[in-house]
Amino acid sequence: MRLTARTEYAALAAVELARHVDEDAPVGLRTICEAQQVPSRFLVHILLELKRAGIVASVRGASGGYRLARSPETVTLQEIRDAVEGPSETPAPLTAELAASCRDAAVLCDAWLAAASAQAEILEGTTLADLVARSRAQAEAMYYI
Amino acid sequence: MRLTARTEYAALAAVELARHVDEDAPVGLRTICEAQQVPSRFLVHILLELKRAGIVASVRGASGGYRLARSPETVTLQEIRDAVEGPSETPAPLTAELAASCRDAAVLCDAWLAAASAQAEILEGTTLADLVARSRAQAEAMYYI
DNA sequence: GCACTAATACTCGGATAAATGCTGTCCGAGTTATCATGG
DNA sequence: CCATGATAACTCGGACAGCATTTATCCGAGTATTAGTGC
Repeated sequence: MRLTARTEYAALAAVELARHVDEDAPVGLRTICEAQQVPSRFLVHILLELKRAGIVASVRGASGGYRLARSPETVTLQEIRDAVEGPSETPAPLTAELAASCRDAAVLCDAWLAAASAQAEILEGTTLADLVARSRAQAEAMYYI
Repeated sequence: MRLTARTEYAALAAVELARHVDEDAPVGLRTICEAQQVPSRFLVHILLELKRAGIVASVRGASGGYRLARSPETVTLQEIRDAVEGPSETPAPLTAELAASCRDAAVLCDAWLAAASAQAEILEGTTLADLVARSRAQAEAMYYI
C-alpha cells in the first residue's frame, strides 16, 4: 500500500482542523502548512478537494480559513483518501476483466478484493476524533512521566 | 489499494505455473501469455523479477520455460507483489518523517501502518496452493450442477 | 462621529510545467533440444 | 549406426520510448475584514 502525497497532506490537515474544531475562528492556511511543512500553494488544492467532498468548509475574506464541515466522529480516513485520490476503483482491473472468462483470474481477483476490503475496514473504522483522542492520550501519558 | 499491471500479471502467471507444478516439462512463455492475454515481451521481464526473488526457476534452451522454484504452499501473494513492485516501503513516507517531531503525525502514521498491515496479513495468508485449490473447488461445484 | 474608499488578507480555481513512474517494445546475446547430413 | 553441425525455440537482460499520473507552481479573480480619509 502506497499513499500519495496528497492523501498524506489531506489527512494531516484534517487532523489539524479536528484539533481546532471547538474554536470559533476558522483555521488559516498558513497555520496548517507551517505546522506540517507543506507547500501552501499545493495544500490549497488539496483543501479544495476536501471541500468538494463535503469534509471541510471554508470562510473567505480576511481572517478566513478552513474548518471541518462535520463533526470529527463522522469523518473517516477512508473518506479522506477517496476524496483526494478519486473513487477507489477495483484493485486489479486487468484481472477483473479476465475473471469473466477464466476461473483462475476470478479466484485471484477475489483474493485481491479481500485484501483491499481488509484495509478499507481499518480505514473506515478510524475517525478524526479517534486520532485526536489518541494524540491527547499520548500527551497525557508523557505528562505523567 | 491499487495494483500495478506488473503485479497482476505476475500473480496470474504464478497461478498458471502453480497449476502445472506436477508436470515435468517447464511451462513455456507462450503458454502463459496466451492464457492471460499478456504481451509476451513484457511478461519476460516480470518473470525475470520473479526469478530474482527466488519464486520461479527457468530452463533455458529449446523446450525450456518456467516453473515454480518452491512448492505452491510456500509462495504468498504478498511475496509476489514485493518481488515485482519492489520492497514495500512505509505507506506514508512524508507522515513518517514528521512523526518524530509531531505527535499528531505519529498517531496518523500508526493508523496508516495498521491499515497496511491488515492488508498484508491477508496477502501473506494467501498462497498459490490456496488459489489453485479454490479454483478447483469451483470447477467441481460447476460439475455437479 | 460617520460614510465612503483603499488596502490587505484570504479563498477560489484553472492552466501549466517539471518530475516520476509505469507500460510496453526492441535488440542482441546466450543456451539447449532437435533434426539433417555425411561417414 | 554414430558423430557432427545447422537450425529452431527458448531464456537473459539492458536500453529506451511513449504515456499517464503525481507534484507543485503561477496567476488572475472573488470576497470579507481592516484601516484610512474626508465630511
